[in-house]
Amino acid sequence: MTSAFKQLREQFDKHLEFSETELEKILACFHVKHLRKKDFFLEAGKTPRYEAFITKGLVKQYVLDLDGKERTIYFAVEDWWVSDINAFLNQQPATMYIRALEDSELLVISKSDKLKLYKEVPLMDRLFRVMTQKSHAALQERMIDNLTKTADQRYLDYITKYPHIASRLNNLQIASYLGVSHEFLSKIKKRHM
Amino acid sequence: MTSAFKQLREQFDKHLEFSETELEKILACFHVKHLRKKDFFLEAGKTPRYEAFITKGLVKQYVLDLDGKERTIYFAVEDWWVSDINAFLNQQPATMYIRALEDSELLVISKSDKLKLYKEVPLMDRLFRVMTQKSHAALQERMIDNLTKTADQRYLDYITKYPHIASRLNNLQIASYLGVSHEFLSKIKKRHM
DNA sequence: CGTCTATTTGAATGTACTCAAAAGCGGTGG
DNA sequence: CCACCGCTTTTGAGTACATTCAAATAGACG
Repeated sequence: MTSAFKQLREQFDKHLEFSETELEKILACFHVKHLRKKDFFLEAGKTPRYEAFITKGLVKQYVLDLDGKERTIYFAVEDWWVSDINAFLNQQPATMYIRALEDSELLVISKSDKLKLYKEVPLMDRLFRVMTQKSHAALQERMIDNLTKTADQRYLDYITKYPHIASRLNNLQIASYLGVSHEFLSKIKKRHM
Repeated sequence: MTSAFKQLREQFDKHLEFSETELEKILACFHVKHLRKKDFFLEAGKTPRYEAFITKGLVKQYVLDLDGKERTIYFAVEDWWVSDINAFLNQQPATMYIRALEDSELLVISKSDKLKLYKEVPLMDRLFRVMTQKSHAALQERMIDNLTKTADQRYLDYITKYPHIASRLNNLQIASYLGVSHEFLSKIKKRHM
């Protein structure tokens, strides 16, 4: 088994105890996809064929605002999942972009294979219930931060909470995540040196 | 069966096909709770004992920012679920408030009863996986709106998308949802008359 | 009717933005 | 090796949007 699949397997083991046959059946539905820096995993308007687990690299999930500027929803690194959940679920055109900021390696699964797993492996429902609950909780926290904190605090919190991600990003990327202009971010950083 | 339980049952039927015995087992874990206008269902700092399905009324889920001002996460009406998902899941002190804006009726379930159901009714995992996926998608949409739209548009979108909720709210409430001062909301409304 | 709450309006303020320009930094090719 | 190019970061000036504060008006409820 390649290192990528081992990583995914460990992710599953972290949540639930699957039998060997179940795990094999699950892993068989994933396949490796490589992205070069700047490659798109998903573009707005296209219907997403896959949902992905990241085994290497860094990708950014973002939308475009009315002025055409990128607003980052989040950065995902090793062991994170990415997808336009709505578009993938309903097999509709995506509203967002997913793009590699570094050369990356993903394990992807199609909608039909996922449905097959839900049918054939009962514990899948529980696995994805638990994982979805966690990402829902994380998203809610992000939204609350946006609602209650100043840009300065969001900046400090982000580099404290995700130093391993922040260090791989430049100001342009971080600014688009925090929802401020990169010029303003530069001034924020100066205030906290 | 009271109307409240019938409503919850219909909610379940909308998602999945449960057997009669399963439904009975599930419904038996819920009980009715009434809230008067201004009553709290949950307060920050307290560990939530229940998660709730709303059968009547209108509740607001919100947090306090650093200045002590209320920032609304969302308003929930009939057929919506409310809880501080993180706090309920991990049985930790809540970070948010849930409060009735109208006299309301809820069906509540405790964490232990929910765990019991996950153990005894296999389809529960699927039910809550599907429901959590949907609310996750809705939350993501809300966040994208906040990131990409101006206050004017968010206002117009909200009253268009949720006219049945907006009409039950005053400006103070809507402003706290949109993330603007109520004075400014008043000026927004004037612009669009 | 009177009181309390909600809404509107205006003036002054502040926060973050845009635009423009300069400085820094890294990589590439001559 | 260094000169140049593209990209990032910093800085400043002027501006726009939204806020705060204060006061007047309107509405709702007992």
